[in-house]
Parts: sequence; C-alpha cells; structure tokens
Amino acid sequence: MRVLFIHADFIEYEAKSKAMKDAEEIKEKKERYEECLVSFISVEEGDSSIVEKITEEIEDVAEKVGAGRIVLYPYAHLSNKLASSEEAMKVLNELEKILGKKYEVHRAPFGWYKSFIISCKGHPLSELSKEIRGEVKEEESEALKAEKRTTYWYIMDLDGNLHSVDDFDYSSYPNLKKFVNYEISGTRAAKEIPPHVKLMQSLELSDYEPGSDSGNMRYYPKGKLVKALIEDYVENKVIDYGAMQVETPIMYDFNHPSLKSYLNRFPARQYVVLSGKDKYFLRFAACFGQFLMMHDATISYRNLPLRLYEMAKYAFRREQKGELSGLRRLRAFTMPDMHTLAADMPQAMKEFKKQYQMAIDVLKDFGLELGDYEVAIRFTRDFYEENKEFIKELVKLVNRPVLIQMWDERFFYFVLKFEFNFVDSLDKAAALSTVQIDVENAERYGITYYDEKGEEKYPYILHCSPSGAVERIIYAMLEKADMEAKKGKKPMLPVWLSPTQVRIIPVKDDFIGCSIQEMDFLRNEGFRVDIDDRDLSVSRKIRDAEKEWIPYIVVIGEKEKEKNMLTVRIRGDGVREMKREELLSLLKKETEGKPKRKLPLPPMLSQRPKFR
RNA sequence: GCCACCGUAGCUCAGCCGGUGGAGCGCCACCUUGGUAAGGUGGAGGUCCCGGGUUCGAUUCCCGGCGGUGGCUCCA
Repeated sequence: MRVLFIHADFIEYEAKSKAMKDAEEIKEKKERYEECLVSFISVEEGDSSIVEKITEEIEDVAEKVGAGRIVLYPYAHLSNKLASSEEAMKVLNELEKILGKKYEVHRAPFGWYKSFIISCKGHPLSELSKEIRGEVKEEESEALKAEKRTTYWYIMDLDGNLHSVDDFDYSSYPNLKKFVNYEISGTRAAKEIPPHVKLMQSLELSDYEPGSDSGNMRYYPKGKLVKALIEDYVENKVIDYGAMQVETPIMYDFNHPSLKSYLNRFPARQYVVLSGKDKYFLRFAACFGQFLMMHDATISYRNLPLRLYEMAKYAFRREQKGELSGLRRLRAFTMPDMHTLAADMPQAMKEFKKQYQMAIDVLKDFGLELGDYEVAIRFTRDFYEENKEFIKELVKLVNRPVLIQMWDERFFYFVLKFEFNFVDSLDKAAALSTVQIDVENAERYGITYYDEKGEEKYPYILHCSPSGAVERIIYAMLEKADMEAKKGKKPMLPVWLSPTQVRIIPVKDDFIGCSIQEMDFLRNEGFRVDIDDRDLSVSRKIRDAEKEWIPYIVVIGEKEKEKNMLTVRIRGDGVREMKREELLSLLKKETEGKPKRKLPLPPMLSQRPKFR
C-alpha cells in the first residue's frame, strides 16, 4: 500500500463521473471536512493480508499530527501494481471500520473521477508519504518463528556426544561460551567503537566515505594492497583446488522468474537500481550469475564435481543502518564465492569436507588459528540421523567442541552448513568461512547434468566462501592484533600482508644512496621496501615505522657501510646484525607460497601524502 | 525502523554558566645532520554541521532538521 498523508485545514471533493463500471453507488456527490488527516491511498496487491499493519501506520500518523478526523481517499495514481478493485474496496472498507473505532472516519467514493480542493497545513509533518509492505516480511517472520520453535542447540564434544548448551562445561572454552551467547541470546556489548575501526584508520588502510551510502568504504593505498593480496591469495587457493574463475554482472532483473523466487528466500534487503523504466537489484552474492551460467551449460557426470568461482566485488546487502560496523558489517563488501555441483550426496559430502579443511588452511595463512574462531555446524535432523559419523569427523578435524544447530524441518535451502566465527573483544561474533550443501536451487534454476545412463538429473550445489568476506578478514586480523597488543605483544599483520615489509632508515642524507642499493636488492626479489628520507631524527623515524607495524626496520649508517652488514630491528624480536642475504632469506621464509604485490606508494617517505 | 551519544582546524579533542575560539599531532619555513619509539623555533590554517527561536548579541541556551557512531531489532 502507498499512502500520501496531508494534514489539512479542510478538504472538499465532488464525484464527477464513474471511472469504472463497478464504481460504488453513492448518495452524496459532494463533501467537505474540516481539520482532518487526508490519506490518499493506493491499495496494492496483497494488502488485504496486512490491513492490521496498515491501520497501525495510519493511526501512528494521526497521533503524531494530532488529528481526530481521518478522510480515506482512494487514489490509484501512487502505484503501478494496484490491487484488483474488489480487493481495494475490501481493504478500504476494513480500514474504515477498524479506524472508525477510534476516529471519525470518512471515505471518498471509490471508482469515481473526483475534483477536490485541499488546504494543507504546511507544518513539517503535514505532508508525508508511506509505503506499507507486509507480504515478504510477514512470510519471513512466520518462517523465523517456525525456525525458533523447532531449532535445537547443542555442543558437540570431541567424542561426538551432544550436550545441552546450558550444561556444557565451558571453562576451557571461554570464547565458545561467548559465541553461544551471541548466537542464542544476543549480547549486551559495551558501548565502544570497535578497536579495528581506529586501527584501519590510523594504519591508513580504509575509512568511511561520507560521499557514499553508509557501509561503503574507501580504501587507501595500503588498504587496497592488503585487500588485493587477500583476494590474490584466495583466488590462487581455489584455482589450485580446481575451480574455474568466472565473472558475472553485479545487477539483475527483479522480474527474472528464478531470481524472483530466490530473492524471497533471502530476507536481506537489496539495493535497487532504477534504469529508465527497468528495475534491477544489486547482487548480494555471486550465486545468481553462476547459477544462470550453470543453467546454460551442458554438463556430464564426468565434469563433476564442477566448481565455479568468482570474487564478488562487490556483494551488496542493504543492512539496517544501525547494524553497520566498521569492516565487520558493510553494505558493499568483497566476497569470494565458489559453487560446486556434486552428482549426489556422497560426492557433496566429500567436497564439503575438503572445503572445510581448505577453510581451516586459509584462515591459518591469515594468522587466524583454530581457537581464534569458533565453529558452528548446522543441519536438519534427517541429515544428522543419516550422517552422524560424518559430523563427528568434522568436529575431530578442528579438535575442539562445536556449536550445533539442528532443525526438525528444512527452512533454508541447505541441509548442512558450517561457519567459522570470529569472536571479538566486544564479544561480537562474525562469520568468516562457510560452506553449505544446497538441495533446492538446482531445481529452481534448472541446473542439470547427464548421468552415466544419459538421464538428466539435478545436482547438489555447495556454496563456499573459503575465507568469508575480504573486509571481514581484515577486521578479524586487526581485532586479533589489538587483543595481542592488550596482552603486551606487538601487534602486526602477517609479513606477506604488511604494506611495507622493510623500512630502511638512513642515519643521515649521505646514506640515502646506499639505502637505495639495499632497497633495490630486496625489491628485485619482489619485496616491498621503502626509505625514510625525511629530515627527522633516527629515533623519530623508528617510532613512525613501529607505529606502522613494519616487520623489519633497517638502519644504515657508517657502521653498516664499513662492515657491509645490516642492522635489522625485527618486530617484537629486538635488533640483530645480519648480511643482506640473511634478511632476504628471512623474508622469503615468512612469505613462502604467498602472493606478492608491489609497494603501492612512493618508496621515498618524503614523497607521500598523509591520507589521515 | 527504535533508543542513546556525538558534530569546533586536515586528524584527535579541549573550551565558551551568551560578548565571533584553543591545544597536541599533521602541514609549511628556518635551525639542527641525527644511531633504535617523539630535536628546536616560527608560521599558515576555522561558515564552531544546517535552519529557525530567545537575546542588544548565539559556536555556547531552546526547537527542528541533517550527518556520524554505538546499542536494540535483524543478520540467508
């Protein structure tokens, strides 16, 4: 329903002629009402099921402007998806009846061309429009209610026994306790800005962008580099795993039949793009493009498991404003998204387990070990009854108790799912890696393969994000670094992700020349090196380098030149003298097997602007 | 969407119980040529978020907006 409210000194209207055959019969053609809230109403499809909600909204407005008299004025011109005239009449009559209990209500005739004169009061609330929608929301909350009724929570221990979440002994697993609280009851976090927000700003990684919508961040050169390296890393990982990288559009037609029904399964709000007369939504994952591609492909059982992968940049979810938080929860984010077609459940489970292991490995390379995150495994009761041993094996692989959520019935499109959840210092949990076994969408999208007998079949689809959103990885790394700093450790990023890996500090200008030589030596090996050539004291330059979390700081002066050695300050590990080759092999060791990218900033610090 | 807090220099913030504003950092200049977490001096830089009200006078008080953040609801 769409409503335009005008708080009026008076409205006067006159029914002129019938606009349709089944216009209602009327006695009085002309009416005038003083001091009233005029509600111009377009009844839309499905409104008859949300009359209650509509009355609440209208009452809300009437109360705000202090109106005791309401004029309901059928007005078809606010919407392009009008309800049938029968439904519209029904809704209007009901509104009149319900509102009539509290207010003096008048209704202008339905189905007539009318002339009217209105005098709007002109105060701030005197003009107001509302779109009242309930259809999707109602369905969703029903589903949610049902989910809550039939959801069971457990902790599974290493022997595969299920414990009630209330009775489990969490003394060795404080973070699991926090995670369980967060999942089941929600937490009251302290009123604080999350530590990673200050870090992302002070390290010049990323920042809020006031010129965009909330939750759309800007990334400074260092942040862009870290992000790009994470993306490179995940991309390499899934390609090694056997995925085929593709690229798909970021916006889709609202009215595409498969997408439409899938959208209804996803309650999150979308960004809508209006282009001419057409309406599109921005993708919230890479599912659509990949599914549509798979739909058109000719697939043999020999091709399975078949894996498509895309770095969804961006995925858009129009989260509620108050829910946005730094890099933890965004409206535009970067998500590696892989979909695997599996012939049958055994193959799907085999893939699931491999991807589970891959996720563990991936997080480890970002410095997030088992114990830095909590594991949740969710499934339907049927799946569990048939595959108890499989679940136990998953728990053994992480070697720690796991939160279990079980549903009597399947509410979502999957029968099995896991996530790795990072628990931060404010006791908030955020999902990182996840894999799901989808039993619904192959059919919805018409994705099929031909089996050994040449018969066309629906495969299972695994959704996998091996790392979770790239921004969330940065969030988790920064939050973890902050926790370590609070324990007295020096916070840092893994060396392969450090924007500057080696900072060279010449003791005075005379040594800039040989600093450049040292820089070039390491740079030719693919490392990111810069030189602090600013006119500042050595200790000041050290301080700045430490504040940037630079893993290796090299001071070059007379001593070094004479002895042909480097004095290297290793982050968190004191100062050591070494040959340049030794530093090189340290760097190689720290970054082995990881992607490399060039320094995204001028190597001379005097050339750099401050972004903050 | 609801609630709370905040909005003053590029950044972090102080201040004004009403008389058109400060600090530190950063930036610029000069001095200093340095040895492992801040060398010194000086300078430039402001629509005190916007609109209205009260007042002789509002950055300050009041009302209303807008923006930001945090919490709640929500989170496939």
